[in-house]
Amino acid sequence: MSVTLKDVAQAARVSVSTASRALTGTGLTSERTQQRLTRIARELGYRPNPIARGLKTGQSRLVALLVHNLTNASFQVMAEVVQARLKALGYQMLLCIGGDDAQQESDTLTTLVDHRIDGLIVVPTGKNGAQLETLAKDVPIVCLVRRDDATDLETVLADDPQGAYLGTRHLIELGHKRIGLIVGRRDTTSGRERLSGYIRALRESDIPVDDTLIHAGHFVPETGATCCRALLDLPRPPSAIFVANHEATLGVLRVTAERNIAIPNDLSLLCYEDMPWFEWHRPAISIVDNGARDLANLAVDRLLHRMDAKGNGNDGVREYRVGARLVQRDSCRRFDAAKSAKSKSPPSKSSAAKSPATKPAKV
Amino acid sequence: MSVTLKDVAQAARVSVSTASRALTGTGLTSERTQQRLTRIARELGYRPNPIARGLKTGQSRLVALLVHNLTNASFQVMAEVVQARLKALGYQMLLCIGGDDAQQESDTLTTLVDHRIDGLIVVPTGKNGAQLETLAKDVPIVCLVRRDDATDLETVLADDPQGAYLGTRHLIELGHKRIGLIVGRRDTTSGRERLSGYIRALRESDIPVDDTLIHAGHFVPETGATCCRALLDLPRPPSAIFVANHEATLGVLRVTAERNIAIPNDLSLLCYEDMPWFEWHRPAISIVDNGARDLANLAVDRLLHRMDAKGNGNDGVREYRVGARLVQRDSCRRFDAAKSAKSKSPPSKSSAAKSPATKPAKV
DNA sequence: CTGTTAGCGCGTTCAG
DNA sequence: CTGAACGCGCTAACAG
Repeated sequence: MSVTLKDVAQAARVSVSTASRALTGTGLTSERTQQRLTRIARELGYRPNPIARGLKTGQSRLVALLVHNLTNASFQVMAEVVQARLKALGYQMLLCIGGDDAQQESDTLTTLVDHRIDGLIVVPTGKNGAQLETLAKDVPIVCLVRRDDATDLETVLADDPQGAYLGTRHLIELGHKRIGLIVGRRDTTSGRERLSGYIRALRESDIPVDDTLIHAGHFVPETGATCCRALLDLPRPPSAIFVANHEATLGVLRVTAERNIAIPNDLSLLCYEDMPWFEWHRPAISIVDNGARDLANLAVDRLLHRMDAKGNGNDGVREYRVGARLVQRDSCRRFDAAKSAKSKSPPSKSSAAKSPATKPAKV
Repeated sequence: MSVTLKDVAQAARVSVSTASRALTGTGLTSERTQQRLTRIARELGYRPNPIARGLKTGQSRLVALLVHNLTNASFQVMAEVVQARLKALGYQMLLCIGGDDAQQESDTLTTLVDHRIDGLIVVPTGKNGAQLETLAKDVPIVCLVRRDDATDLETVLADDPQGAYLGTRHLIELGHKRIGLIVGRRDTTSGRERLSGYIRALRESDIPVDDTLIHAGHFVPETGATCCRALLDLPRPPSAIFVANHEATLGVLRVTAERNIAIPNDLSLLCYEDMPWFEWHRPAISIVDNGARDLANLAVDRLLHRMDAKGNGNDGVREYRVGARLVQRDSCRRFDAAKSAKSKSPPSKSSAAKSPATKPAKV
């Protein structure tokens, strides 16, 4: 079926071992035979069999990426980045989808080590710490986006405290004082950290933290809708909403559209984690960019580092942070407290309907 | 490091082959030893090594999915579906991203066969037909979404002629007569087929085909913007636009937003291929659903079929179609030609701005 | 029904 | 510098 090392060796009238040495470039062969073998291998269209090689070396040239889903925009770019980087290095990516489920994660992990993966980048659920810790003895692991608190694994995180702080401060600087926050569950790293950044920014500006403005929920669009309604129905609704729960964004947008709330005129909206259509949306949605691309790149870097250092890598830093960035687009605007004070009630349909262009047409 | 078959055999005081037979369940062992071996294998935590097994059997329990990207919503759900289905059957998915590039596709294909994948589902670029044809001799292949005309491979396609027909007819039934079409490049199957469906629907209703209403372009958002502007700037602009080029949708939405064109009041909009946020968007965007989920499922079914039939499968049907469905949401509305005839000029900003709610708030 | 033997394709000793 | 031999873990012939 396919040409093997033996074929090459025979054609070159040398032994398989010589052929092996020459082609793997161990430098333990004469320059001449080396070149000769490479040439004839190419002529024959020889391709080493990774399976056979793996059986011998214990490696597979396979690296796994385990994420929760492909709906989340960050996971999409991470998958693309990891795949691209690895391919360039001769690795293939095994993409696994764990659904943020402990059982699925556990199952997946065991079959992955079965396949003798050379490395693993995982967004942990946080519920299989022991297993991860065990696996880490056999294969280099890098945690991404979330930390598994039960482990001591190398971890690449977004700088969520900073990101939430930057975003909140931005809104404050625009004059907002009542800033609604829709954030992730408190039992996730990101949920906690983004909340803390929000609070820090508020404190720094001596704005009292109003618990009724803070909603933590599951990572689904419905959360956004529910929380957004709750926020808008407040006696004193916020003038800005910071959606720091990425998945909730859709729900928020729906509710604001349904209620004909003009963004940013009636309400400023700041979201977390970019999506391709955010900048195509009108108004283009301002975001705090968590740096998915850089997170993925760094995770790959760290993984490769550990794969090179094979085993003796229990040194050095263990946790990395990729800074967040504020990307200002058109969904946040200056809030004039005095001016809008006239309307006590939540933004009425009529007022929303009356506000025409959120910005002048560009074309 | 990990417990091997030998370990199990020793513990059970049998030969490796007996152990192998018992555990693989060939039925060539006594009931007793079978159960005994299974038990002690479990106790020892034995996990078969797929690499070693693969070297022997020539299989890898690896199935590859090669798509163009993960930005396209259809590819996302396909990846999720394929991964889930395969995992349930003990296979791992190798996800590769080819970027719709001939060279990348070619490279990827060769490294995939190197890894002795047991099967391949590929969205072909159409430029590596010969290579695909060759590979197909060694490994079961199913083409998805696009056909590679240079090959005779089993192919699972969306019913694009039907989908475009359904969509166009829907708009016609709503009273639209000038229907703009933004569609994919003519050198792709989907591009051609969707165009044909559009034309058929028009013909059927005796509506003349106006070439100025038809725009074919590359699969990028910019295409949508450009084409949408061209359409709107026509002396007699369309009353509805059918965006049958999925990637172009973003561009169209931007332009309509920029020009403050109220959907569906000023313009009906129908898109192709669903995205999660379409139904969260306000107005919720009506679509022609290409059935990405079912396409993926069918592709997996067919692939598994061929993998079972190993080699002797040059029989039976070679091409499948997954029917399209019209999903009516809120972006299309009845067009009253007489009433709107008063405004000859393209929808003006003022008129757009005046139209408030696209539909009554639900909440 | 079971043990023995022989590779799968490759890397890696160990002698020349 | 090169060839011969061995084994990675497992399955599949062949005997018993």
